[in-house]
Amino acid sequence: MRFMTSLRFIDAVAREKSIRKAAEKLAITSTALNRRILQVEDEIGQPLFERLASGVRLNTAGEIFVQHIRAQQADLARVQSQLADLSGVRRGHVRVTSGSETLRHFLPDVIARYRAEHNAVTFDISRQHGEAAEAALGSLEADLALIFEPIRSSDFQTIATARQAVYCCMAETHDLARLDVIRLHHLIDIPVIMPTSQSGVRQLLNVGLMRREINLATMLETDSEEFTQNYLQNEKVVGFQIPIGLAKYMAEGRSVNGLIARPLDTQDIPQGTMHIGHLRGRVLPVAAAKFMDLIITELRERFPKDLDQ
Amino acid sequence: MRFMTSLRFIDAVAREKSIRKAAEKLAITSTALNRRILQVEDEIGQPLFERLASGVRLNTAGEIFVQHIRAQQADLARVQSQLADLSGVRRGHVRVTSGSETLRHFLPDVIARYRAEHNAVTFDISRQHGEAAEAALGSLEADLALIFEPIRSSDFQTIATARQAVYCCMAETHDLARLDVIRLHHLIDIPVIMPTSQSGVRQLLNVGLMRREINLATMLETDSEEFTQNYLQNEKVVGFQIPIGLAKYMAEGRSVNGLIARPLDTQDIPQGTMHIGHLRGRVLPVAAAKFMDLIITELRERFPKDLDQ
DNA sequence: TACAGGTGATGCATTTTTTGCATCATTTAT
DNA sequence: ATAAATGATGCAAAAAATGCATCACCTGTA
Repeated sequence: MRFMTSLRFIDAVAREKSIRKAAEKLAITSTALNRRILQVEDEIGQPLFERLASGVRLNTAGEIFVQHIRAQQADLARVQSQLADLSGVRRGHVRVTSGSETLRHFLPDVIARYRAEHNAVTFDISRQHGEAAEAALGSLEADLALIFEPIRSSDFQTIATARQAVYCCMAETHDLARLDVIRLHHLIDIPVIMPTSQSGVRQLLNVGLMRREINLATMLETDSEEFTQNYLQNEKVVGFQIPIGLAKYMAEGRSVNGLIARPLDTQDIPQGTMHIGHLRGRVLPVAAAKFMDLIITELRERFPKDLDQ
Repeated sequence: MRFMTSLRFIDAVAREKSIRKAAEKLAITSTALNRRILQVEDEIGQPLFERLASGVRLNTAGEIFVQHIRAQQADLARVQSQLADLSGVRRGHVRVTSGSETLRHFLPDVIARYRAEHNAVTFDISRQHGEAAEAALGSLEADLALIFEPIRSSDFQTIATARQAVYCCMAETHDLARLDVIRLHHLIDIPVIMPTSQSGVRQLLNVGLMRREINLATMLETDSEEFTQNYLQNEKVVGFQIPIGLAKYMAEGRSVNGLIARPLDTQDIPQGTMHIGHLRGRVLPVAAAKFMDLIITELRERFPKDLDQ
């Protein structure tokens, strides 16, 4: 896209905070890049960057303008996706940001299902917790976000929500596996793996633990779902997860790979909410919009009672 | 804006439906223009225009792309306006489309008031009836619209509305000037000047005339407010107008330039609604947004009881 | 305090891109 | 049939973008 070159370059400089560094990444000389920027600044009628000894930094005008550039790029992507759709094949690129919960089972399943029909669509999955995920939508680095629990920004437009209870996850040979529903006091003195404090699950747990004034025997704290799930197979400890993070049918009580999941009583730990949405006011590219539809379809199949649209 | 050149050119060709004609307007040769278009089509990966013997026409892809171009241009204008605002002076260009009602007194007043504070802002006023005005917003040819009566498109985002009764307008020496409120039957056999059928006032009148099965003695039909107002001073005929179309204080019964206005009884002719708004989803340039604020302020001053926001 | 290593800006020659002219192949209206 | 449109294309000229060498400047370090 020839007509995007100057804008793309400015975006690159803004990210690198240095003309020379950006020039290197863009495979041109710093002079050429420098002059493109001077030219645009001239056309705009005011500088976009502050010149520092250590490089450059966006000034207020630059912030506004770069935001415009990114909006412009996002809209162009949408248009291209729409045009590709016209000519039969659906092409496109979908950028999803999500907490760790969905990365192990849910998103892989949905993407596989999507690509089975549209294999010309590519994906970009970034793992970020709530606040960072919302920021990624805001700076147009992501199209969709799946966020468990609090939504901070009013710029987030929720398209669907799914209520999710917190489950305990453990080896099927664990003593607690005999219970259908687990109360918090059952966990006293039982070693547990806790999610890190940025995670929505941890925040829900904290609420209940505070209220009941219970301290768990945290043997380990991690933000890695993978580590947790693997570890549970080796030692009789308890991990926490929400249904969307469990293998299919595990939330119904089935054992998968020697692991089993039991819900925590909602009297102890409130249910949380998984939000699926995008930046308010954006019109998503066809591919992203259709992918979101499929996410919702999948959610409806898995959690028919807990989905709101 | 060098980086907009190709896009601007495509927009021009789309409007002119001819490369050669557009080239002439753009003051370049048709070859240069032709090649720019071929180049963009090449980059996009598909043609945007159908080539006809009589010129060119947008195909479906072109329609989508040109819509993107216009959105892009509008957003750039917004950004420029915002940047100008940063540097102290408010610059910008505001494009208003409106029915004829507001053109004689209201808009001139508001614009004068606005330019008294921001004389670097320029205006573009186009006179169009409802449907065409909404289309102008849709194609991003206008930023704001003032539309009296029906709103057809759901893409129109109403920011404020003002209820407006229909008034009879006449020389102060006219017999009917003695009445405070005029009933439809008073108008029987009295020569009147009717607005044309596209106008909202006419549509309101039609409703009442149908219901009461009254035919007026239409001596002339015109869409020119100017003609009507001037003619009323020459002959004892009655014209119709809404308060926003009257000179200041005329709606309160004062005589201005030998003319006087009397409301039609709302039992006979329903009140209409003046809608002020813009295209749904658009973020207006600073200048346009502030101008709309001023319109609403002015409306609040003139019609404190009939304004809704 | 001097200096090395970094930054963005600028003059000039070179390369690349864009433009304009002349012309072609088609289609439409007369 | 013919005249007058249309968009496409080869080729040379004009314009713009690029790269090199270098300048002026700032910052952290010896």
